[in-house]
Amino acid sequence: MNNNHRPYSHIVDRLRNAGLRPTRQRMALARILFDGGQRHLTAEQLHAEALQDNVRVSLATVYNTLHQFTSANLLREIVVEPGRSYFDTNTDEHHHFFNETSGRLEDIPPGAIDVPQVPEPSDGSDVRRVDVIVRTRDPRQS
Amino acid sequence: MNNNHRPYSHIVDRLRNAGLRPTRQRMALARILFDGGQRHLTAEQLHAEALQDNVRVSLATVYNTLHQFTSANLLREIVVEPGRSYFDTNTDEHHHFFNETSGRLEDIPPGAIDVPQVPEPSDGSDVRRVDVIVRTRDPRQS
DNA sequence: GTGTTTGCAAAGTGTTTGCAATTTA
DNA sequence: TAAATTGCAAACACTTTGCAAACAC
Repeated sequence: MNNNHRPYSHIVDRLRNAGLRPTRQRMALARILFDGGQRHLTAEQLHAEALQDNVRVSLATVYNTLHQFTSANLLREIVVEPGRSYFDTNTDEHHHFFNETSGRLEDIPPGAIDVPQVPEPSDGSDVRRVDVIVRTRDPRQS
Repeated sequence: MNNNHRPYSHIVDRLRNAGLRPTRQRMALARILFDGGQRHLTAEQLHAEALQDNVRVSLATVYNTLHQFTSANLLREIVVEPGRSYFDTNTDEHHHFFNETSGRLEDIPPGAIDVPQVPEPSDGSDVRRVDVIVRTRDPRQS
């Protein structure tokens, strides 16, 4: 499916509102991230998709862009494995399944989980957010 | 405090039960991990403590040992930040505060949190465990 | 003695950085 | 044209690996 025919003014606006110039690279990455529904991507995956779409972007720019988007609250960073970050296009409060066999991260539908009531930290720090990760594995084949 | 005067037969037993030879390095690391109450350590931190105790161990051996202990269910690996693993000496089901300012990981006292009821994964995989991480930050100084 | 474990150094992975060249407004 | 952004390559932090030497039983 080729999406390169729309004006994408909504994406331009979104970037502008975040104080980011709508450059070719940022536009392309934003399209991939935000114009296809819910996504959970690593930097490498996003880079690969951009190249497939014939958008020339460097990996370094992908990383920079992901962090800029995260700071601007367009993305949320999720850590489930050492040495790899996922970026989630859903910035609302919600939780995740992480399938350790496939490495796939999925949203838990809102309302499908009892969001825990958490106690106050004893060290005086402020709660920023609560992450619930349900770790799963494919059944053994044996 | 110097603990090097006890026989540590309980630690020897623990290693033997896990099918691990009680070598000098493993004994020293096990003492640090298990003889001082609840701990949340990174490989680097454990390595540094061992060196402070005048135990010569290489970082590679610390990593190997942490993974062997984790496989043997003597430790549990916790991922809260990209590029860094914590190992928790408490292998019971429990949850964590993670202070993003200090990088300190703390147990949430059992009973202090409403453990969430989670839905079934839609992909047929089996739930292995549920991690709840309460991310906190020190209040701003401004 | 034999098999296990260790330590070193090298390699690996994902991520970040410095800086000149390019692009945007 | 002034400031922001990009791409490259080098640097980074953490972790894993290969293999000879040292150790446990």
